[in-house]
Amino acid sequence: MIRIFIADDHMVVRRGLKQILLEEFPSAHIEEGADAEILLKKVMKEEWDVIITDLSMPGRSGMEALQQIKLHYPKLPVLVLSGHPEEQYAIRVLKAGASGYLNKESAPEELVKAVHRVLLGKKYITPSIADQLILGLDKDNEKLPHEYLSDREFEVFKLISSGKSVSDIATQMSLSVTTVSTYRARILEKMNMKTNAQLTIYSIENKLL
Amino acid sequence: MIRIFIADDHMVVRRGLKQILLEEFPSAHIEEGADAEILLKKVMKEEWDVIITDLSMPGRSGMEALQQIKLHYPKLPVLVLSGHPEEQYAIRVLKAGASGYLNKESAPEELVKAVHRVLLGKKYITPSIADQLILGLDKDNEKLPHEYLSDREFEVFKLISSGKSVSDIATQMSLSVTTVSTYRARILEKMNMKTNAQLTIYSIENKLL
DNA sequence: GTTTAATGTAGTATTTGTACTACACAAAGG
DNA sequence: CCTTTGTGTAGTACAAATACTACATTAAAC
Repeated sequence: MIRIFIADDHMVVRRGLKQILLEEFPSAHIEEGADAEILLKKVMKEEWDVIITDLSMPGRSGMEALQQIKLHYPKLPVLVLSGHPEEQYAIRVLKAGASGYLNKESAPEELVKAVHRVLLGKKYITPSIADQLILGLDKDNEKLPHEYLSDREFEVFKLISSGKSVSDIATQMSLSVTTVSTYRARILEKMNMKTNAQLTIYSIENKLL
Repeated sequence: MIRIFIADDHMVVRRGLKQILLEEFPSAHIEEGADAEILLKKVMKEEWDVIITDLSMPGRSGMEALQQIKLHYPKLPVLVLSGHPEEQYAIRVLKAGASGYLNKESAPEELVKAVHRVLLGKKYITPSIADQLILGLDKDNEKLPHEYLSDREFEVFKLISSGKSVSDIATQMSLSVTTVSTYRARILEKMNMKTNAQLTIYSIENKLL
């Protein structure tokens, strides 16, 4: 009998997952919890074959939970489910030891396939994530994106993130507006982003702001 | 036989909702769609007893869909489901004609109760939202800055916060760029801010993003 | 029940920002 | 050594955004 634990703060999501899984594994024993706390407690106390967890949950995040689990039970497979289509986190999650990274939009079959693979002790990687992995192979991705910026770029990055206008920055740094704009373009390119807002959000998330 | 239409971009959520509803209304006819487009098409073409829709969906937002529906079928009850725990949007959504505002975290029983009430042509208001409504009644009870924004302003506010460009917003809302820019100016004025980045930061802090 | 303030909308003129291109110089790689 | 590659810098031509102004329509206040 397969024992699956589901952690997600949204009731409906838990229901949906359970439903999808039960259709494929009618005899599975499935339990659920609403946050990372419960997840960790359950993992410590009982034995499971697969953990399926959301990334964004109240309190301790899914990422932290994942790290905890991997620390104590490196062989317990964890499938991470994310609400955001962005595969930004995917690589980090996988590096942290997750057996797969899935999106909530993805088809149920995808989930089922992932669980099957994971039960065999294998990893489940979607094609789009595989692409990213290959792209990032030779780069050492210990580094955060902003760590690749040059000195000048980083300065401009901080100022733009905090909402300064390009012309203000130009004045402040005694540069031409176009120069600052060029830096901005290089920053966005290097960080693989498109808007200033993304920079702001990034800065907040990484406690740079 | 009850006819329910579910609109949500996350497959798992649709599954969960369907499951919960079928347990209570085994004979219900339930269909689903992944975005506002499909929702609107379905509403136009067929008859439904209840619509359950998410707020944040790709493309046209749930809010817009709600307004469209209410314009053409004022009596068709729409239950709005939101991923954000904060009831920030609740009041706006209800004002726009929704019959209820639910959170994805809420218990299935809550959803079921809501559907029951809504089928009777009544509104479903959770206690916490009721509180907010009462608070809003007498004067400006410590309202948050963004609550002073008008509907249009609020829409633009969200889009700007998330990093959309003024011209993109104009296209999306079928308005002139200058109009959107005017809204932006009014938003900044009302919220006593100066830059888009501040709006982004505010949105993150207040869990609107 | 009229005056006033708020809301939804846009045009014109101007300011601000960007893409593209360019170049010098330093560092790195072969 | 030479030759890429990365960095710091800016001009020109074009695109995007804004300030200001304006007006019709509601909603609110008196």
